[in-house]
Amino acid sequence: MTTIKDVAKEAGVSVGTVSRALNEYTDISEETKNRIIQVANTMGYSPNLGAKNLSTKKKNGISILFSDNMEFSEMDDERGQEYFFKQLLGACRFMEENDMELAIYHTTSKRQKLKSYDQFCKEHGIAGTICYGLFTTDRYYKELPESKCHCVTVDYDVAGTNKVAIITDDMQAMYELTKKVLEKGYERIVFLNGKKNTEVCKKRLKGIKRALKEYGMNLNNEDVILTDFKMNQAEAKVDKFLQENRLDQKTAIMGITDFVAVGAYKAIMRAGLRVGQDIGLTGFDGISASYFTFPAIMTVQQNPMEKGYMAAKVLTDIVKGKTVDKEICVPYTILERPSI
Amino acid sequence: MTTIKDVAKEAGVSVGTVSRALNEYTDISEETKNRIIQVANTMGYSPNLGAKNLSTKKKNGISILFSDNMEFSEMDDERGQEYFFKQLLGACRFMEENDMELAIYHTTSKRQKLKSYDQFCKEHGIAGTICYGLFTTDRYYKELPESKCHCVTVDYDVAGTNKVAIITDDMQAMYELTKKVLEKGYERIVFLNGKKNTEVCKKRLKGIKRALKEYGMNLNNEDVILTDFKMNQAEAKVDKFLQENRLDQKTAIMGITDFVAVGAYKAIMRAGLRVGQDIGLTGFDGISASYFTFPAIMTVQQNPMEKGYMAAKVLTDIVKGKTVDKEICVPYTILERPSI
DNA sequence: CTGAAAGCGCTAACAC
DNA sequence: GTGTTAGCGCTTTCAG
Repeated sequence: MTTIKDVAKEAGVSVGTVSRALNEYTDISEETKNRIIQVANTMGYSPNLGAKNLSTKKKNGISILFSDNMEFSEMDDERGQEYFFKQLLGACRFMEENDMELAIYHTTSKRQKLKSYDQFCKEHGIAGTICYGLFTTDRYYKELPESKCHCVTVDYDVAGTNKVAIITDDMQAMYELTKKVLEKGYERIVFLNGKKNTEVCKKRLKGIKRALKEYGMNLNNEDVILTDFKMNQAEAKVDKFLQENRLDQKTAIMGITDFVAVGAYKAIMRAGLRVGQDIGLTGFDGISASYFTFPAIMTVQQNPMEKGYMAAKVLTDIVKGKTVDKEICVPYTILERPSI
Repeated sequence: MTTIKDVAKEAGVSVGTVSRALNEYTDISEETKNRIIQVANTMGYSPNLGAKNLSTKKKNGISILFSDNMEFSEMDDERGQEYFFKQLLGACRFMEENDMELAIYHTTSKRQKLKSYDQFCKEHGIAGTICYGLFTTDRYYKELPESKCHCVTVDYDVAGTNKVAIITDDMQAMYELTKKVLEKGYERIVFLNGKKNTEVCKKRLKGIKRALKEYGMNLNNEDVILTDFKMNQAEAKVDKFLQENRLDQKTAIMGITDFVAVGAYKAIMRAGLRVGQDIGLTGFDGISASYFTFPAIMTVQQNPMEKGYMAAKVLTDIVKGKTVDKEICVPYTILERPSI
């Protein structure tokens, strides 16, 4: 309840002076400044952020806006909530290290209908957002390119000025992963794809094909199986695959995501086969699911924590007026594990 | 950028009238009210929350404050980030359904040293928080009982007025789970405990013992194994257990958490045994890890989503001045799965 | 029922 | 260097 007025009275100065002392102004004597800071601290003063924003009219705050329609069951999600949460933590860490505040808000497609992206930002005094989980059909997704409010997205592109995307080089990552698989002598690759025309699927498929080509190999059409990113679909399709195919050649199943790979894991186990011995298996994402199986599944660690960190960093840069690249690739790591 | 003044001008009324029209006042004619709302909508007006707070002096906002020191590696965590995130989503859902805003903030032990809990709430105009992940050594944890700012915690108790805890009846849940295990004819129970003196461990242990007693059985001292809640420790201890023990009796390993159970799963697999056939296995929490193994692990679904939902509901009730129970149990579900 | 005006806590000119 | 004051956008008396 202590206001700037109270501090002023206690310190025997005017409110203006207190404001100057507390906001890194230079036109104030070191002495009074220190004294005021001292007084403010002992009184437990902290500024009312709302009033501050009102007065400055400058929006400084950055925040995370995440969309989630909560209609999904867990396994319908592409990689689960852990991946997202790590991004959150990464962003939090950056803000923490730089002594800034970060507010996180949730939105849904439904709620977006009530209020525009710009309205939302204005209401909350937000200078920029990290957007996560927006659907391409979402109002905010469509408004983003035109908005004056800065925005950094993770894992997908958005057009418009001051809009930056943090991504992984999917093609390259999948290429490297596939090469490591082929080095182990695998003769046949089965790719559990997501959806046919999704951007990320195309890129990862391209990576696989490139690696195979280098080894003078090909990906059979019937060895590209769609799963819609769903664990249970992957499981069912691999069940079927294992019933219909004899593993004459040394075979590896490569999942478009870790979840899909776990689905395959279950099917392989049910068939009484040994992962890593009778058949190889890889995933993509590096979420913990890939570690919970026995043996653990070889995968690409996407580093969502680092993605969140970078997103926060880039966003603060933009807000400060720096120019940054339109697309920023975060490094990945290939986790070599006994499933191959 | 539209302000209340703009709307007033456009509608040909005073700002006061606009304010009344937009805030469910009764002393205003239906007609002008509707007209103003109409104008506000077409102008895309939305109020500046900061100014609103300043003016009313009433704190209405509720928010989630989550602490995480980010020093942990994933597997050191008790149940992973998914559990927490689901709580978040539950709270978001409640707020959404009731058309209220929810801001989420992150804190750390370090950051808490800079600013008291009350200061934080005041700064952000927060009437109440849902606190999650606070360490018992944290400043905020210690300040909570004395604070005037309402607070609901999840999964642990806090003293003080207007402090409510949302919990699971651990004893009862573990009792029921154990009974279901014993019904299947298991003759020996091995309990992978967490830490000796943790409250939750005591409760769950009690539940097991009660069930065993009903069946005229006992828990051998050497069959209570500490894991510190860590998957890798559980794995190592079960490795050792399986080397040293012959499974003459039909044995089930019960984990204090799903993570611990997954550790056991890996050890069992490594030993070449079949989960659910050669040895039984259960977990606790109901996180997806319990579903990723083959076969899936029987467990207690704690319903973190519902916990978050309840937390938000209870908190808004408290803020509105309603009296609520000091402790609220959220129902759990036993997931019967082939690991038993 | 509606308008006018004070004031919430703070910053940023503008004086001195 | 420091005090004074207008004003940020909004709500809420108080008149009328």
